[in-house]
Amino acid sequence: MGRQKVKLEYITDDLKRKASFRKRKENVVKKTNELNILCDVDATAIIYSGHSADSHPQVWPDDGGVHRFLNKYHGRSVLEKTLNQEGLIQQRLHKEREHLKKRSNENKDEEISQLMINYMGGLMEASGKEDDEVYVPAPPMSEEGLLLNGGNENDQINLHHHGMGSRNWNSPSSCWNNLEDLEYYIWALVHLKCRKLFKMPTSKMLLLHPATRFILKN
Amino acid sequence: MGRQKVKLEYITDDLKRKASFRKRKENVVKKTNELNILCDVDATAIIYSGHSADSHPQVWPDDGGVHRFLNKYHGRSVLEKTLNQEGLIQQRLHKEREHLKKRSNENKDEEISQLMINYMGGLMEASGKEDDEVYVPAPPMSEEGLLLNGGNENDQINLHHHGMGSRNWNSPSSCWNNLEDLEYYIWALVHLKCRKLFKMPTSKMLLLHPATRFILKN
DNA sequence: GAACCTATGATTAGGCC
DNA sequence: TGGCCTAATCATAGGTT
Repeated sequence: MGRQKVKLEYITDDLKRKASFRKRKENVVKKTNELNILCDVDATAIIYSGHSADSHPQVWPDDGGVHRFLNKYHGRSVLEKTLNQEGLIQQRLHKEREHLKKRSNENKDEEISQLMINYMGGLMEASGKEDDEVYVPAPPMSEEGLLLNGGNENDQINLHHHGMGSRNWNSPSSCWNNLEDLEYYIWALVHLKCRKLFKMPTSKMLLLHPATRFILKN
Repeated sequence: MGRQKVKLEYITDDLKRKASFRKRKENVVKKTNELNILCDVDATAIIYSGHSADSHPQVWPDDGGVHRFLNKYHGRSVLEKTLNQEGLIQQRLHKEREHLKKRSNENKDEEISQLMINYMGGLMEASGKEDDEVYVPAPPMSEEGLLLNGGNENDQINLHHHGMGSRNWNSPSSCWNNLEDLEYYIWALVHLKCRKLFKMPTSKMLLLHPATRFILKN
């Protein structure tokens, strides 16, 4: 699609790949948006990029982990096989499981379902929105929010929000303006939590939703 | 993009819209897949369609609900405004909140976080996979899974899975083969749960992930 | 990197079956 | 509905700035 036809395979040239990514990403979003409008469906594109393999790959269980992780996206379950062979994950998982169960039993852990309740409460307490633009504020740094990505200083959430105006980011109320963005946020938390339990590196994350302009970047 | 240029607005003609949808959906998926391969990122297209407005619109708080719901996707927060005006949602939300809190207190409600633990356990107990194909089994019909969409007989989950071979669908173990699909499934549950709390109609749902071939259809 | 340019390949609207 | 066709529009690889 251009001066030359390109084969459908990984672009090894760093500059070319990044350039291509920028152009194509923009268009996937555009097309997704067109689907939304033309056909009145809810279509969303979620694109992860920048798995931090360039600078300092955060890997587990070893420095080859990032590579195996990437392989997984191409349809091979190298990672799982390796992990099963090593038998390491069972140990880790058991440990995590016990930890979580303990917290559950101590009744300190309603976690996601409680988050949902809180945020949906916030959603409905929101007021005074413009008519034709729905911005989604960053989630407040609740105790749970910090907890989910707190253990590792390389795992901090950075929230980028556009055109937010002056809102109170630390209040759980007046936060969510529609159902979908709440869902996406919860999904993001689940994502981070899963990664943490698996000791996976957390990649840069773009949540692209044409209706909301909500970018959660990690 | 064709014989005529079309304006970026809802296609009212039913046949034209559906034809356009078919073609464009296919291409969004294709483009998403190209991004995955060419640029080595994890890109996913999630497309909802068929909000059952044609046959019997399940709406809340009234028959105009579907329309307001759709408006929301076009950038207007008509739904929220209406709901705030009517003050109905606060009542419903309060009720739901109390209900959920009660269940939490009764310690019957670890819900999603417990689901995560169970399923991640299942993930790691999976064994004997082929090398270059990762299929994602349907989730077992756990109590929680049924609970999340049980209240309404029009809200049943139908799971379509391809090339699964003979696996035990009713066992929570040997179920999830990779982190992402687990996330998507949980996200789907969250989605359904949110919708139920909001009394939203549940639309047909396609989870499109080129690396996994996992289709959760509702 | 980003913003622009252009030749060329890819998509798609409107047909038809 | 779903496939095939073709003219018209759009996307983008490879440049340049």
